Amino acid sequence: MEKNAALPIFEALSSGIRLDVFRLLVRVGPAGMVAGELSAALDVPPTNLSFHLKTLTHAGLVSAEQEGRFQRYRANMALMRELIAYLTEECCTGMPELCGVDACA
Amino acid sequence: MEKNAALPIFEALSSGIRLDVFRLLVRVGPAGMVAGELSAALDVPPTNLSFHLKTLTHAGLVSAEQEGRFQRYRANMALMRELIAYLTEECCTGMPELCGVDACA
DNA sequence: TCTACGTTTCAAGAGTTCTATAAGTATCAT
DNA sequence: ATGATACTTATAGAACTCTTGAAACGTAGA
Repeated sequence: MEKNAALPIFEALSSGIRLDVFRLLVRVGPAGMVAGELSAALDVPPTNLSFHLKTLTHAGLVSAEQEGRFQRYRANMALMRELIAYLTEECCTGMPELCGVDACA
Repeated sequence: MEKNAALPIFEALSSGIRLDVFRLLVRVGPAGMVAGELSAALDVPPTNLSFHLKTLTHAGLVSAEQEGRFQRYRANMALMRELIAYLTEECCTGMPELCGVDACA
């Protein structure tokens, strides 16, 4: 991953609402959630949530799929994987043991 | 790591300058760099850099040590490790294999 | 003590992001 | 078609972040 790709991801995760959205979407897994469900679950007005979902989608952290008149959102695990790899490689000088990463333990 | 701890870290990394500072500090390792060196290396005015260093320090990503009239900054690897663990646990539902983390490969 | 140096703090301005209300688009049921 | 539902976009104001220049602070050396 390039710095130019990592930056918008950090920007996207640097809001409490967006971090909540993403964590929730990760937790529900591949089923994802529809915008209205997210709005109710997190108690964020739909119009505001839409704004933040756009940021998350733009960063690629979340994908949107139309489902009738609903809009289903899902967390993008692949990108999260890439981000973790970026932090491990780029930010740990390519030496995972330097950061004590024990993701495989 | 708690969400309340992760959020300021994402905020801190969501600026190009701060991400550059952090990556550079990681690269130079335990030696760290003094403010003036960082300013010259990244071509950021001292006063602006100081502003960003404060954000990074506040988030805990960087530590500052006085050295005569210099201020030496170092990357906080331990926190980066915690962040990676947070992303792996919290954001990958505690199932690293779900994210395909291969930091140990 | 005086001056120079490295860095931070302060204050002001421009630019961005956030939130809310209102209006718009698309889908479904009748 | 009509009306209701689900969601997004537009717009505007408040709040925040960023950048800069000037001033202040602390340390070091003459």
